[in-house]
Order: sequence, then structure tokens, then C-alpha cells
Amino acid sequence: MAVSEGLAIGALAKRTGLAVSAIRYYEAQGLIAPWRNAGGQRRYQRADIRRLSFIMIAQQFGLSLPEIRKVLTDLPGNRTPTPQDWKDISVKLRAHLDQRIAALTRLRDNLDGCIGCGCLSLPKCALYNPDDRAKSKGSGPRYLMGDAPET
Amino acid sequence: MAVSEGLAIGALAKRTGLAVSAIRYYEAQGLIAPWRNAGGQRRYQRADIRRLSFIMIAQQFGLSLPEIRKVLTDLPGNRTPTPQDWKDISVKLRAHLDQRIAALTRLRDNLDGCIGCGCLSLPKCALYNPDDRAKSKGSGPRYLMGDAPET
DNA sequence: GTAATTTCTAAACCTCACTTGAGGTCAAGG
DNA sequence: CCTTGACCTCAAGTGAGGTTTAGAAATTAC
Repeated sequence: MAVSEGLAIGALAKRTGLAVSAIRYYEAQGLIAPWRNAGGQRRYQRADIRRLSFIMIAQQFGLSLPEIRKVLTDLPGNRTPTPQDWKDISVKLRAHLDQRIAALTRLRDNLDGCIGCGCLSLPKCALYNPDDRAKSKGSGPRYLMGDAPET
Repeated sequence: MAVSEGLAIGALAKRTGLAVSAIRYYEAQGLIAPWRNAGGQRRYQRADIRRLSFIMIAQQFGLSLPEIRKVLTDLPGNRTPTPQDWKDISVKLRAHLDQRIAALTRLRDNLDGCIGCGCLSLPKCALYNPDDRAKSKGSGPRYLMGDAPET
């Protein structure tokens, strides 16, 4: 057993905590690219542990798999990320996360306004914030009130 | 035309900005309960405008439809919510939202730690936060790293 | 040299929050 | 009365992010 024949998918799954099926799914989505051994089984580099960890973290940050793929493939030559690459990516993620926090905080403040004023008419309050929603889910027009005709 | 024959579904849709299909879907999910007129068509109360607005807002706050149903059916007697009811509900939503903001903020701070230390090993950093994720999606075990054996 | 374990593929299935389509009925205006 | 538009039901489709299943082949452990 040569030292560097790579990890089998099950080993990688144990290392990352992901399901084997999920790793194969990520491959189908173009997020990771193992090679095959003589028997046709997938083999992974050590760096792929980090790659998968990054995927999980980025998901927590609210990125979709296509978005994550873009971040990863934007690396020059689609290389295995260097330490500096990870730093750069992290900075981008931070911006993403800051945005989400800001959006939620705005939402909370608006709700506070509603509670405070006791107007009871939630829909007439400050919660006219189509942006976060309209973009967040892909399908169908879902704008948030905003045009109640003269009652 | 008697004054209080209620709103038809299309009128309600215009008032709320929701699609007609969405309103019917909410009914199927037990979130709203119109009555039927002689011809079998749905008729809604005025209060249902508020009910739907509430549903949309709660969704922005990250509640699923089953969760929203629970909030609504927890009202004593499943009555049409009073002003005080809406206030109480809003307070609960605020708590929910505060939690999410706190979780994201924690996440961001942890990421900052990773960037700062330049350790490059994101998975070994402070991002061991299975909670938000493990509960957020219903199916399958998905814990977040945490057990990389002696590499 | 078996036996047990892993891995392989492909396709089907799952949840969530809806939308769309087919085929048919109801309500309102002229 | 007749048309038009709104409404009805039920089934199936969508997209994200996977899991499950089944049968076969490869690998590992004893």
C-alpha cells in the first residue's frame, strides 16, 4: 500500500462528517473532482478535506452550491487553494455574512417599531422589504404587500 | 349585494400581493380557513388580510409554514387574533430573530478569528457549530467536522 | 481463498413552498 | 342568454440539496 494513493470516499466522509452520498452529489455539482483508481473507485487528496469543510462552512454562511462552486472555480487555474486563497475567500464570505446580519437586524428593528407603536397593522408598518425575499428563493413572484388599494 | 359577503380569493390576493395559488396552498397547509359561498367559492374575512400579511412576515423571519401554523393555532380557541395577540406573537418572533442574528454574529466572529490567525485550517478553527445546521434541515445526519483523527 | 465491507451507477424519492396545467364551474355585464 | 373572467379540483412540475435503493464489482480482513 503506497503512502499516497489518496483517500477513499468513505474515509473522506468520516473525516468531514458528510454523508458519502453528499460527497458524490457535490462531485456531480462540480464542487470537487476526485480521480479514479484502477478499479474505478474515487480517490481524494488530503486537501479535499479542507475543500469540503469549506463547502460546509460556506453553506452555513448562506451560499448556495452554485455560488460556492463559483468561488472555488474562480481560483486561478482552479488550483487547490493556497493559504492566501483561503484568506481571500474568507474575506468575501465575511462581506456576505455582514449583509445578512444587517438585513436581519433591519427586519428586527422594523418589527420593534410595530410592537412599539401597537398599530396592530403589521402590513402597514415598515416591513416593506421585498429585497431579501425576492432574491432568496428562486421561483415565482413573491413581493411583500405594498399596494393595498384604497380599502 | 350584502355588505359582508366576504372577499373572493382574487381580491384577497390583490390586497396581500400573494398569488391565488399560494393562498389556496396555505389553506391546504391549515394556515387559513375560508368559508364557502353557495357556489362553492372561497370567501374570506377582512381579518384574513392581516393573517396573510403575518404569514409573509413570519416567513421573512425564517419560520417554516408548519411553525407559523403552530403559532397561529396556539391562539386560544384559534380565534382571529386580537391586537394584543399580534403583539404577543411579535415578541416571540423577535426572540426567534434575535437568536438567528446571534448565531450569524457568532459565525462571523469565528471566521474573523480564522482570517486573523491565518491558520488556513478553517476546519480546525472555531467553526464547530453543529446546532444551527443540524436542526435547520430535517433529514440526514450532518454534523460539522469536529473529529478529524490524528492526521 | 473466502467473507465482509466498500464502492460503483442510475434512477427514484424526499421536503419546502409553491406554480402550472387540464378540464370544468360560477358570477356578472350587456 | 351568452360571453368573459374569475373560480374550482386534482395532479404534476420546479429547484435546492440532498438520501435511498438495488444489483454488481472492487477492496480489505482473516
